[in-house]
Amino acid sequence: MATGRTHRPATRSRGIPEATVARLPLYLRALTALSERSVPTVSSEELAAAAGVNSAKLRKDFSYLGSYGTRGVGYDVEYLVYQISRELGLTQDWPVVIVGIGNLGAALANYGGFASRGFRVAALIDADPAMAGKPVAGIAVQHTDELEHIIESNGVSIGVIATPAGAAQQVCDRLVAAGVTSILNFAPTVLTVPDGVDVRKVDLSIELQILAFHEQRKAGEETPEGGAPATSGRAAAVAAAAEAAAAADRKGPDGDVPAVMPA
Amino acid sequence: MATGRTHRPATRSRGIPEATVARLPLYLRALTALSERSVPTVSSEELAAAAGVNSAKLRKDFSYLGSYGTRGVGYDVEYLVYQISRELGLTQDWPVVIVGIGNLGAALANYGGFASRGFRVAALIDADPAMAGKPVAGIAVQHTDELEHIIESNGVSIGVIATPAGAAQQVCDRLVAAGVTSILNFAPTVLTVPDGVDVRKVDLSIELQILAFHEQRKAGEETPEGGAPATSGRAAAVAAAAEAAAAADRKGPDGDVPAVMPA
DNA sequence: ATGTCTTTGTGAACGCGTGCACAAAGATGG
DNA sequence: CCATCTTTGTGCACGCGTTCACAAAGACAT
Repeated sequence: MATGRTHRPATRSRGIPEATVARLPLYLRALTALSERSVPTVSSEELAAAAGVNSAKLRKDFSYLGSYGTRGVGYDVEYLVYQISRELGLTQDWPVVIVGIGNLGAALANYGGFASRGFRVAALIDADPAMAGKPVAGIAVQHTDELEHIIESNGVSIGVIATPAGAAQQVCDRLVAAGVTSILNFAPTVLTVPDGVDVRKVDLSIELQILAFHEQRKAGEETPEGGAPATSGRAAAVAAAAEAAAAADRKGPDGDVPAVMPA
Repeated sequence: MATGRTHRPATRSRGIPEATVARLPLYLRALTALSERSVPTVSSEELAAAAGVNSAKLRKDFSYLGSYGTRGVGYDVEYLVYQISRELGLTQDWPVVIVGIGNLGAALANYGGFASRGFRVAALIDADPAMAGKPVAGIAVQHTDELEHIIESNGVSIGVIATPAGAAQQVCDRLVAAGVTSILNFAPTVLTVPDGVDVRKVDLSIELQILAFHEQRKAGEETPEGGAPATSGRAAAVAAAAEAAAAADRKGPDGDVPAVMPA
């Protein structure tokens, strides 16, 4: 997962463990898909399968929210969608600013999943004066000078940083000073923030390196002496995969696009 | 962090805990920055600060790799860079394919951090026939029909999925069947893969929802009765932040750009 | 050579998260 | 109203990851 929380040791927020909070959006997505298919109830077993988790874990997760299920029947889909949405704070609108409108920033701005989940792009901010006024995803880019003004007048509490690494900390400091208390960081840097501010980072490079580690391990496992790796292991994987691929008919839950509008 | 591993319970890969593996890229980045500044050695304390972790944790992490430090002195930067690179499998080149060249796919293709870390974009693949042949980031986009051929002839073992959610599982199945054993998934779907295949997901929507949860909690904490939240809490945060911002002079480690070339 | 001072490497304790397995709850049918 | 069957909610145990705290190792000065 390209995610990684930063500071803030635990989160007994109200007894809800951090690990559970991280899974709630997953459940919500699966439930939304069921809701769209007008499915009235689901068992923990079914929902767990859809979300790709253990059913016992799911039940325990829900138990932190309260007893919303009916024994012998399962969970009411609509009710659960509401409860989770409320718990995650998605019943209100969250204005978000994106700083750094490069390729990634623009891609994020175009992300359709924002509005559908209660997030609204309040502003796009870039340091390049040439970008100012240019429309991206239907919103005019504003210059960094306006940052504080934008944050304060819109009551923005969530900021997305998509700048180069060199500018990230500075942007972060300005966001925080202006009142932002949650930051999603796409820049490959460790951000330092005061207590009370949450930072989550998304780092492509780190994700790839973790995959490379496991990939190397797999290759080395079945090729004892050093030779051309990633070949002997491959044949076996392909065989196992062919069968799995053939059995894969289930279609994607919803028509959602990834973190960005694909062509 | 916007990351999340999927199956594969533990990873005693060779005794190296999964949590440690996930931090190695972080250390590597900090070390690379030190190396560029020609710093010969670092103490665990200094390096830990740069990587944003606890120094005891860092030492324990390194202890899994072997005893590469010198008591009373610290760690040799160059040597450590080499050891971590080797452990992560970055001494070899990893060809990568990106499937789904929409806004995000294109942004990823433009990501400069690929090559610098041992990853090479072997091909860009999209289902839209109109995209075929069109150059993105200097590479001609190829049609999905070529997928199996590309994977096999280039020996690709890592695939990046940036398609809409509806197409993700199908693309995943084809990648796996063709020999890919590591997948980085940007589509908002749970992917089902056979054993032996690693999946990591990056999900903007989930990250934002997690932030929203904490944001809501912060707002509710200091505003007992329901009213206009996220306002009283803000003032305190701003005050605390101003001081922190003023004390922030350290410049970004390297000139790396985020998951994409910014304008 | 010896003593001091710094910094590593790790034993041990603790806490969180996971998964098993089962009792309790409630629906459903007779 | 009772029996049966399904599915939830959770007590418990286990394992991983984190952190503390300190002994051992080595550099460095005298």
